[in-house]
Amino acid sequence: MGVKERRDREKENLRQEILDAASELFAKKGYAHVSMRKIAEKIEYSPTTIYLYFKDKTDLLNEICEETFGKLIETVSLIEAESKDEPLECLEKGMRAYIEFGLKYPNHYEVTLITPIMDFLGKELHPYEGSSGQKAFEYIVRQVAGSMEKGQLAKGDVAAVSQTIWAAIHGVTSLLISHQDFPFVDQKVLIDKVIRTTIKGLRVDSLIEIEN
Amino acid sequence: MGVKERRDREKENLRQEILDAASELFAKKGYAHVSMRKIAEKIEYSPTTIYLYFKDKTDLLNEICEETFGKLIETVSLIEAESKDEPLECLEKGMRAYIEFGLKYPNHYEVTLITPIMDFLGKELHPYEGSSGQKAFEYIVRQVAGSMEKGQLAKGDVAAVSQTIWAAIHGVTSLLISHQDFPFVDQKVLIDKVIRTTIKGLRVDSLIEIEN
DNA sequence: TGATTTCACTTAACGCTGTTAAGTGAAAAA
DNA sequence: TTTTTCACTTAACAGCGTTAAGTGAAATCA
Repeated sequence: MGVKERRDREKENLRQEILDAASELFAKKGYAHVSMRKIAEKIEYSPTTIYLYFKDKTDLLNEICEETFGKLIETVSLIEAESKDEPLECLEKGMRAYIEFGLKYPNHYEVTLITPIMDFLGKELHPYEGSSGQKAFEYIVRQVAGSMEKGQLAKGDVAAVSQTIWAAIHGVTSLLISHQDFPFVDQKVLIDKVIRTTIKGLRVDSLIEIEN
Repeated sequence: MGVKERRDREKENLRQEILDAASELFAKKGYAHVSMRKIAEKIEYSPTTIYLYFKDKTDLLNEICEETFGKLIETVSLIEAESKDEPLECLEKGMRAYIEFGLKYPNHYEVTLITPIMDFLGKELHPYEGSSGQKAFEYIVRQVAGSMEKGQLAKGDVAAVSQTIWAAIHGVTSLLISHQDFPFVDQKVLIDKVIRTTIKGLRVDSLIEIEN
């Protein structure tokens, strides 16, 4: 009765083959320029076969992006493990890791974090609950809360502060990805400036606190 | 010999009619969901007529967005006129105006500032030189330079600081537009936090200065 | 006035796209 | 050996942006 097992294995293999082919094309050309037919051609199956494994194109893309975003989670988890009890340090390193991740996988970043709304209007967009995106954001929340407790960041609304940080790193990342023609200052300089400015802006520096 | 004049006028009218129809559909449905055929249907002409007035779909969209972005320029120009010699105040108000503009015209903002790269890969994307986008950015540069001169912002690379500010306001704007499902804190609170954090992060803190 | 030219606009078509319904044929089960 | 299962394919639909060729009324010229 090993037949079913073998068939399941074969199905899983093909599924992964589709995922890999799509991921490669997608990373190279960008979402808009990868058609279902081109993915099918690459794996040497008919286009409709893909629909036996994925509901539609956005479903396929979602799975690819979740897979890739897993790497970001791994990276920040590592940071957290290495610098336990240094939440502000974790925060800064995490911010840097996030931006570098975006620049390393610009197409994945684009689809999951830059574009998601209007192109998929009406469709239920990829659920936030349980997504890698959520885990990444929760990482920020955790470090912010920790930094406040240790008196390194000014106490306040943890959610608001976390979202402010997200806005900053998403801002610089998406700008660098989407506006490659713009005459940006040196990338490292800009990234550094954004991170430092944000943290300084949220920091409690005792002298100013006294003044207010 | 008023024939040519009348014909020119008629052409200009139709051109504007196309622009208006496209702008309305576009603001309502978003770029991806507005086809040339639907625009044509709205104005009761054949789809190909549009190509007699605009090179292609991106050209048409560009003109619409430039038109809309003109309003942002007007707004910040007004701010500048009212608060001359208060560059930091201009900067803050300008940041707020930028974000509010984005939220008011999310589809225009999306096309010109969120998506522009990958969908138009290969094509010469709308030129930055002379665009409303450039004028808006130059406004920031001007206020930053002024604020540094007046000793309100820490002296440094004007371009880097301006781009940092852009990253912050673009970050929060695009996040609010593209992730409407995300449980953001109150919009006004978040916008305020981003603006304050950024400015505080770039400010020269007088007490520390005095202390030294 | 009648013939000619101009030109704004349309028709038809190309080659794409995502997606679905119906059909096929080999392997597994009976 | 017959029947059933089911992974996969073929064919098609309805849409897309865009282009080449064609049409017909208005303006110009004779």
